[in-house]
Amino acid sequence: MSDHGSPSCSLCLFRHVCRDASTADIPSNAQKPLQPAQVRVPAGNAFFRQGRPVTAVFPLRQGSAKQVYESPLGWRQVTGFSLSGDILGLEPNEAAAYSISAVALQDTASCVVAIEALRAHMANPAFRDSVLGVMRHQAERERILLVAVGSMRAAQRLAMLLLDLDNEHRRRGRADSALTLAMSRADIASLLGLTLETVSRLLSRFASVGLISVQQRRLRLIDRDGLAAVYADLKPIPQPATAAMGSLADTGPEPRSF
Amino acid sequence: MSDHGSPSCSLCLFRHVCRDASTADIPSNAQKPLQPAQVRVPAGNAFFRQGRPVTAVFPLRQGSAKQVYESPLGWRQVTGFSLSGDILGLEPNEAAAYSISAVALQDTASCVVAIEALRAHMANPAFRDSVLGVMRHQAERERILLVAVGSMRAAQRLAMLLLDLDNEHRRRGRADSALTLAMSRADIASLLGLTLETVSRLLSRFASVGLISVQQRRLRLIDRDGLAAVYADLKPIPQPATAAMGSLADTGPEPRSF
DNA sequence: CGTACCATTGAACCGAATCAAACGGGGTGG
DNA sequence: CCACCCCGTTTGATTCGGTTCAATGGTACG
Repeated sequence: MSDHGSPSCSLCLFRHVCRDASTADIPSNAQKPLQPAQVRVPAGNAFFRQGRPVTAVFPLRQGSAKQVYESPLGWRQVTGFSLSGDILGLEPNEAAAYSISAVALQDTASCVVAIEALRAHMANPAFRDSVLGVMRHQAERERILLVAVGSMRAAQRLAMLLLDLDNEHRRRGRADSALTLAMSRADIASLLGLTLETVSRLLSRFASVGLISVQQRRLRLIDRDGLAAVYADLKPIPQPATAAMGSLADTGPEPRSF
Repeated sequence: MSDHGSPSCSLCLFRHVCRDASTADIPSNAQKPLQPAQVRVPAGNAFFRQGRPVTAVFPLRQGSAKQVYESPLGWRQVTGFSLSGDILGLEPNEAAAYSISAVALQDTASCVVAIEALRAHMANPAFRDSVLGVMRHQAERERILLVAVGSMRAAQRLAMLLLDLDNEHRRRGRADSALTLAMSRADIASLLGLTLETVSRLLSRFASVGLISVQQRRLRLIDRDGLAAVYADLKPIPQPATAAMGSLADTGPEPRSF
């Protein structure tokens, strides 16, 4: 039932070991190809929940999801978003339980790869390396988020997210600058350690300065370099009331903290 | 040269596979015991630097260290502190390069376990599990930090750190409530996403309310439950000027964000 | 004894949170 | 088809926590 030509498969981590894979660069010790089951997870439902035993990983075929971490004291925070082609449930260090929950942001379809099958395929060195690489990349991302939340101002954090989302969007094919946010303002706020009002305000501000255009969840990046400048804190982003336009980057910012 | 009875060894991850280990519960497939070299790293110097190839891990014998992450844009942030008995340089997911730098907070002495030796011993299932467990624990810690920095107020974060430091201190033997901070206010501030002034002010405030006593880096926890209450945000901590004393916990706080 | 660094404390400012209200869009039921 | 409602979003006014700038104080070290 899995259409291997689908766009989400072309970037899938498992594409080389999946059923009837076109590429044949699998070493001699390759396992029998995966024949993943599939599931549909409606918007708002969880793929899996933090603390539950790891039973499978979920390559996202359509839709998107958020990762949510719930701390011992009950504080919840979104720790990341996943788009189609990403793998949900990959736990570093062979954890036996999911360290976070994954919740669908919209109606989604995903493959289901049993954890035993994954482990079996990990014997394949090339595949293993790519999986470990993905895990490392995720850890790196989380660390970048930590620094962002810990020592950057609100506008920077949001610019970072927008650029990141745009990158992922472009990595997945279409080169147009239009992207539709699957997540709510509250989700974005949680990820960035802000309030939803602040996120909304900043988006409006970005739009008013011509960096982007927003209408509800329809978003378009207009000035990527400008956003990058905001991210790097080169531009102080004019206040809504005072329209200070013209001077670009006056002060070398010198990273604070540490 | 390694005195196995030293206090820092008794909690060391490697104690069971280290030279002349007293406990003999090593399975049949055990490698030859470790005979780690040792190094001294003066205060302010690095054990290793982010991005450099992983050559060894460093079980801390004496002293303490901070982990520092430097983001692509040049923002630096302390991501954790390590005390004697901890292992520096354990990289999850078999990374080939250190993902952070480790810097000595004071003059330190540590073992040096070559990464090949570590890998060889990882064949021992029990040892392997304990190492992976430590890695998972570290990841968990970092996530807690992320949530703290992303959605808790300054006093909560600091209370969290103090309780954590105290826990580690007690796990290492002495039951007295006196601990000496090896890190500067700036380091603490960086870890918690604050400024050093705020950290200093909060410590004074904690002291004035009788939660702790501080004198420079000499610290003593007086009211652990009180600190825990601050951590859980049950108590709003009176402002320095207005001395509101008596009322404990009036509002159920309801975690924000998400 | 002097110097350098770290820590404390104060005053003013600013950014983001909070409280509150209005708006918009998408769905349902009349 | 339209009216209505619900939920997410936008926008405004105000408050407040934490930063920033600045000056003082303490401790260790040469």
